[in-house]
Amino acid sequence: MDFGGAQSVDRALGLLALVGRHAGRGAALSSLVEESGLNKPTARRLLLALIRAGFVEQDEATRRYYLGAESYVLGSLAAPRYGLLQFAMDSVVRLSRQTQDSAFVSVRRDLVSVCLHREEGTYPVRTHALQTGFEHPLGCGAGSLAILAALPDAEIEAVLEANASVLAASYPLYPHERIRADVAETRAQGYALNPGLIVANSWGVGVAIRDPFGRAIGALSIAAID
Amino acid sequence: MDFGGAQSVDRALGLLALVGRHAGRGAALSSLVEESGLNKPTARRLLLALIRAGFVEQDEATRRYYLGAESYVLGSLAAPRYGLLQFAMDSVVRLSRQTQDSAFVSVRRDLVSVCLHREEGTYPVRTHALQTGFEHPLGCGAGSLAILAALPDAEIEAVLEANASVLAASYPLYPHERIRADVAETRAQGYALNPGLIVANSWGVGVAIRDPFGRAIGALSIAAID
DNA sequence: ACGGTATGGTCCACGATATGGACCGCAGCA
DNA sequence: TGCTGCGGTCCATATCGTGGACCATACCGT
Repeated sequence: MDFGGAQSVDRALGLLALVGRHAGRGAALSSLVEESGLNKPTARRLLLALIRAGFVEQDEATRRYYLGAESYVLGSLAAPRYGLLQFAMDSVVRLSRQTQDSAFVSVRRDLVSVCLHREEGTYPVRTHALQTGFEHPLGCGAGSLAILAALPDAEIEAVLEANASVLAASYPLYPHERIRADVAETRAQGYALNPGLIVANSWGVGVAIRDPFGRAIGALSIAAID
Repeated sequence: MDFGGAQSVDRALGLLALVGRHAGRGAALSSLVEESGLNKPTARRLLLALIRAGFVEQDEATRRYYLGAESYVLGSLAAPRYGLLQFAMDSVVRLSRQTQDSAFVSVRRDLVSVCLHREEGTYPVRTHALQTGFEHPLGCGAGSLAILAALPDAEIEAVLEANASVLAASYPLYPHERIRADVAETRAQGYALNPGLIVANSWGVGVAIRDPFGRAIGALSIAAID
């Protein structure tokens, strides 16, 4: 199989995504080393490259790594292409206020959906199954399922196929059969329902967000207990 | 001189930033090759790596390169750290409406300031000196000058020093002396004024945006003719 | 004070890896 | 049908990244 070379670039970009997940509190070198599977010198070297390019910053005092200005710039430049999600952001805030539950915006990225924004609910008992930056294979979770169900059948099968090993390894509750059934149900109902599968008692409801050509680019979902 | 290795990562990230600049209409391989100074196979290989990681997408039909979903995700994850700029976005819209001129949000990135957002004015004669994604050395342009003037003196000198070669090569109208004088004037006035230096007859006014610790992270500016 | 340890950071010989000139295939055009 | 411009790919060469070993510092508990 030809991956096209540039392996260090792959690692660097993986590292960048990893720093993104830790965006809030910053990432320690050791965590990055552990989670990326790289070794320390390599991780450090790649981080230095990311810092040189402005995508990552390092706090002088704490030595922790954060996303840099260039990451923000890039996101802003990409925003026009994903602009619909901005409207979703507003909806999610309203939704959260009205229902008192937490609400989320997710976006599709290849084979997974990533949580872009979590709007905290006011209801005292809250699920924390989904947090900003978390990702799940398409079909696992309300928003993720909504996105999958909006794809053409052929693409669904391709996605399931490509995700087979991850699903088998980390999502034992989601055999292909079950996902296919969920997709059918979602299409029939018009919305996706996740009846507490990933975390017990934590339900979710999601709908897809489509671009002007009808392709699903993301989803909007809410989560609640009971 | 030790740059810490990882040169291909540097090139890849440069390429990514370059694709970002072309975000609107997409970037052709040949333009990227030309503007990056890389050769074709290398550029292509690095682009494939960026595509694998989801930072770049390629239109199947036109073969042009665009920013991908991961870029957007990253920007969203970085947003909390640069959240003040979101308020600036809103201000810029109001400002533009009220004055009928174009208004801008810029952000500092190391030695340069980058235009993050351009809010189009309604006045028929408009300057297009500054567009989304464009960057200038700190001190060149209203917003850029506002940011520079907000830095401590020692850092200003360091920035000027580091920018010396670029300034000499591409900004002949901005000798260090002139920038230092502009900084003094900006501090005295409280706002930065750019009297049509980069483009004749195109004036600009800018103010810095500071984070809670008082550090300048960006600027807000407007541009007009006459 | 002082071993023990967890963490961030660096060095450098080795060999895997990226490089880029040359090449292919395809449109569009005269 | 030959020419030009463009996107994309091949592969021998030598450059560049790799990672085990190492150092420095901070923070424990005794």
